[in-house]
This record gives sequence, structure tokens and C-alpha cells, in this order.
Amino acid sequence: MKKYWLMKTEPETYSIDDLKRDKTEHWDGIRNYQARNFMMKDMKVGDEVLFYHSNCKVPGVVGLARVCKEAYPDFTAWDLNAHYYDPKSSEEKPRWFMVDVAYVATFNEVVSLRAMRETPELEGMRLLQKGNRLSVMPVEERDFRHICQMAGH
DNA sequence: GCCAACGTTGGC
DNA sequence: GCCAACGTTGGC
Repeated sequence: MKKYWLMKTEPETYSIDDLKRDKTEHWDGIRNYQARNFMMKDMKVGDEVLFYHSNCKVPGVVGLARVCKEAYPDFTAWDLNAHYYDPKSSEEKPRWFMVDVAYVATFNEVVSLRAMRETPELEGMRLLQKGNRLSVMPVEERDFRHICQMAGH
């Protein structure tokens, strides 16, 4: 069964416009076990993704993407010069994994974190829970649909 | 730029 | 295995 996710990115690093330009991209740099496990164990081709901009002026969901390749080793962990280099990961024993995502759509307007917090229907969403720092997390189908609706999609 | 909330590391 | 110290995330 199709599942729904939210993936965070800092737009200064990689934005929805970048994904639109690239069409597909590998989601490297996840260095958190919980987030990795979601990608490794649960993400399937065709799963839908809320594309979230964090650490920016108006944090929120800015568009949609789709999983187009299931988990495989994140080779940037082996690259000495990469920002997310991790000496504990190797080709023989990869520690980190990533999926590929494909661009689907850009919302006409950002569904801001603020707006989501003010929406009673979204209460209980993992994203909105206090202290949540996960950059890859599951989303309930009803919440996914509600957010699409807020965006006019 | 501040800082709260987490996650990770490493000494013991 | 505990836990203090440190690093990171990310909203504000």
C-alpha cells in the first residue's frame, strides 16, 4: 500500500526549485538512524512525499515529490571531502542509505508551519510535535490530503 | 544569532 | 550501562 512521507530540506542547500530542475535526485546526507530506517525499511517506489523547507524565512511544505528508487547506500558518506563524510561507513559496510525522489509539483503557496499549527485537523501530526527534529518522517494519508487541500491541490 | 530539544560520544 | 559534555536541528 502506498505510504506518505515528509522530507525536510534547507532551501539554501537544496530547494524544490532545484528538484524541479533536476527532475530526480538522490536524498543523500541523512545521518540520523530513525530517518534512515524509515527510508530503508518502509519507503517504496511510488510513495508520495511532502517537500518541506526548513531553516528559512517561511518554513513549511512547498510542494510534492515521489519516491522513485528504493534505499541504497549513501555513497557521500565515503567521500572524504563531502560535508556528510562518515569514517564509520564503508562500501563493504555501508551505514547510511538514501532513496531517490522525483519532482511532482510546486504549491502555488507555501503551506507554512504556522498555518499547519493553526489547523485543528492536523493536530497530532508528527511534524507538529514539540521538539521534533526528524528530517524524514511518515505522514498520515488524511494529513497528506489535508495539506494538499490547503495548497489548493 | 539565540536557544530549546534532541541525538551521539566516550570516559568511567 | 550511566550520564555529562558536546554537536546539531530548526523555529523564532
